[in-house]
Amino acid sequence: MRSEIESSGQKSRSFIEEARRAQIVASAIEVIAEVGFAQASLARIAAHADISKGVISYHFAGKEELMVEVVERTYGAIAEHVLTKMQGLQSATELLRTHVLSVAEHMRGHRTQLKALGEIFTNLRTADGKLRYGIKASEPTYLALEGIYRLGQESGEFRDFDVRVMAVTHSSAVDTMFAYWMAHPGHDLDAHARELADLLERACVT
Amino acid sequence: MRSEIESSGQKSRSFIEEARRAQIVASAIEVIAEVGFAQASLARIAAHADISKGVISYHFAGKEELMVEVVERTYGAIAEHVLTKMQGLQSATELLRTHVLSVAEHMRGHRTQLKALGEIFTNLRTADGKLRYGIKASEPTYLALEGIYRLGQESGEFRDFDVRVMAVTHSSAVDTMFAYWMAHPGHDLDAHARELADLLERACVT
Amino acid sequence: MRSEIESSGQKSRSFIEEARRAQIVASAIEVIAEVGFAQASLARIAAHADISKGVISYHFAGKEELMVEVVERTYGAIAEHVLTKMQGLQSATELLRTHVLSVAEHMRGHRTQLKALGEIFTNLRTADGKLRYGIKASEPTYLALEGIYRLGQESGEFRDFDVRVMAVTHSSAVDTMFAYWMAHPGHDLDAHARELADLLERACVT
Amino acid sequence: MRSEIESSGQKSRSFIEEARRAQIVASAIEVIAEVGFAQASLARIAAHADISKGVISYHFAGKEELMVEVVERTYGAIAEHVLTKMQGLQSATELLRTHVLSVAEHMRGHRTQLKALGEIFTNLRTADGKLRYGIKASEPTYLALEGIYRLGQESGEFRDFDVRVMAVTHSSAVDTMFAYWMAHPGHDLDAHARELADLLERACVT
DNA sequence: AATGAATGAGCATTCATTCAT
DNA sequence: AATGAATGAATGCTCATTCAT
Repeated sequence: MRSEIESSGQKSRSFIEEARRAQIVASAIEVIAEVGFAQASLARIAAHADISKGVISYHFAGKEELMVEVVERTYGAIAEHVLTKMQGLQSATELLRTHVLSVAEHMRGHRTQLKALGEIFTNLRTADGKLRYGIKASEPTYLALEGIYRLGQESGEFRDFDVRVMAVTHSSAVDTMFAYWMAHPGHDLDAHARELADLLERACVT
Repeated sequence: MRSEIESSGQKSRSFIEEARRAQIVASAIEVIAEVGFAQASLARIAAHADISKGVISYHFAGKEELMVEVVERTYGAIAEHVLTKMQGLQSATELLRTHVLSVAEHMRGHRTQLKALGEIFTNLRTADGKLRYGIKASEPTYLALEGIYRLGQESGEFRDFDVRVMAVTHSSAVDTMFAYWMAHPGHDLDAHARELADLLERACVT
Repeated sequence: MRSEIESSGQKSRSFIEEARRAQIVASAIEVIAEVGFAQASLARIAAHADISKGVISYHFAGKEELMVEVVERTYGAIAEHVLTKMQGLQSATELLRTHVLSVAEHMRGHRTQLKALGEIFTNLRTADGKLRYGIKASEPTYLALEGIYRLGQESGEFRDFDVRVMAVTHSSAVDTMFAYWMAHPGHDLDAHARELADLLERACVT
Repeated sequence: MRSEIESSGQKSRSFIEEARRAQIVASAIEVIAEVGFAQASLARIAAHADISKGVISYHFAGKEELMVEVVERTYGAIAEHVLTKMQGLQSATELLRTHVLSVAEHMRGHRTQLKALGEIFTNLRTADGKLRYGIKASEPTYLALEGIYRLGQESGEFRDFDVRVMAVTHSSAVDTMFAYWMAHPGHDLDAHARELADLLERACVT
């Protein structure tokens, strides 16, 4: 999804620098996932990583930069996984099912990361007090899903419906599947994903 | 939904006391909705209500008690509205559509309250660091929705599916409808609700 | 010089509030005078006053507000003293001598305050990094002194010279008299003031 | 003024070492002049010189040593210029005028250096919290100026007055001429210097 | 000779809570 | 019933200095 080269003006980082950043990001993810965004202070993140507070300040310009990096790494990973799975598929039905199932598949191995991602999405604010990633940050996802649904309508697979509502619902259903699974660890995530895929498919077909 | 009598061990409150609590709750709702949970300090809530910070501490045992009261009042109101609308309906299809439409109806007149409610749901934590209202707080809603879907299955209106997944998806779709409308004020909430009701109905019928 | 009423939008303060502010200002003056502006942290000022750090934050919006209050109180006091002494005088020579002598007189009883005032003048910066009170803050003083020198030129007491250079030199000579006396406590301040008055007068008369 | 040999216990430095020190000193001067002493962190000075922070620590025992070197180089330059100009002059009047005029002349080409010098003079403190260069650091200047004024008194050019007050006033007037010019870049520095020389001369002559 | 990395003390500020009045 | 005052812990951040490489 996102290559180092595309990214704006990044200085090349030394191996050690990169390792430290990765370590700090990992610690941040764990702490945020465990105690929530609001309690995830730099002090706590540093203590969890067994490093001094100053190290974080040394490697990141500020808390915001660290959080943004968490988002980029985490979100990049899921997007990469899902897009790979969807590559080459033709029918809208297949695409929609694959999206749901592959996201679930990714979730199984990345609970902590996705928990942290959600925390940051709903809490990180810019200096002017507005959410850094509000629901508007989901726009790319909505557009992608709309593409799938519109494709199905054009091919005749799907009935006529509001693709925006469908996309928003689809997206939230997937997110909530994750949240529900997090809260109920014994829950069968794959079964849930299959049920959800059925549900969405049935809602669309003529 | 919630009567004074049910509530645990509440001493009866004087009229003045009740008025003050209501005033403070109202101020809290407005502040939380405007600046978000994390920035909604007691100082800010007090200033918004044009009272001294101490008043809040006097009337509420702590910030948590205030937040809980916000939730109870706000959540009680929506539940009351929706249950009234659903009363007397028989078919699962009618119940499911009415749920979606009446929630949307209520949303239109209670943006601020529901915004605050959402903020508290996703942010308020108990002393031990866990979310006070996690997704588990939705259990009563899930059970109620499951009841509707199971009813539809038993009556033959609906096909066979996992009612829990359906309920979770339904619930999250409604919540996200609200969030999307908050972020896009020009969005047609009622149309969205009708589309969503169609979508859910189609997903269920045989 | 500065009455409470002139000042912009000051809420009336309670007696206790005023007393605390005065105590904190006094502590700030002592600490700044002793350790210099840069080392005069709020923590140090609070400790010196034997109060908690939070008290300062409670009574002052920030460090800057405290520093500004120190300046206003200290500068107001000296201006009041000097203006009182000069009131009613007619001749430029008398005015100029009285200015020098009365400032010195005030200095003798207000060493610490004036030391602190100087520290703040040369160190306090606004958020954008510029000196809050640079040499440009001396403009009112320069204008007042220019008035005296111009008066002398118009009355024929004084020769023709650049009144701005004269005012700047006069002002700095008075300031440095203070600094020199601070560094050499045994120095005879009054004798210095008389010599300086002579010096300035001689420089002006025809 | 100051030769390498006089300086206490300096090991001879390699050419590279000397070049690096000079580069760092130059960077320090520019940063201090631009942002003020308090904001002139080693990090900032290093970044301005496009070198790593560690380089400064490598070449200087600490921040203080760097600052002292800035002072010595800067102060040495002005002293050298002024002394050269005064060399050979006989009359006290000539000496006094030449001092004022040649300092002004030097100022015109060394704004940044002198700004930095002033910042360090008024801010640099030793470990025990006292100003490293207080007004007492001006003692050599005072002594030199006293020499001129005493010469004038002995030769009969000048009236009888307190040479110390005269020297202190002279010195501060020159310093403030610089500060005023820095704050008002359009100000005519040479005219100011001539006026000041006139002023001082008139204050002295019988 | 040079550096990137790390440290830990110190900074101003915010905040929920306590308490005497 | 209400408040202004005070507290002290916590937060993100800066900085001079140290050190292994």
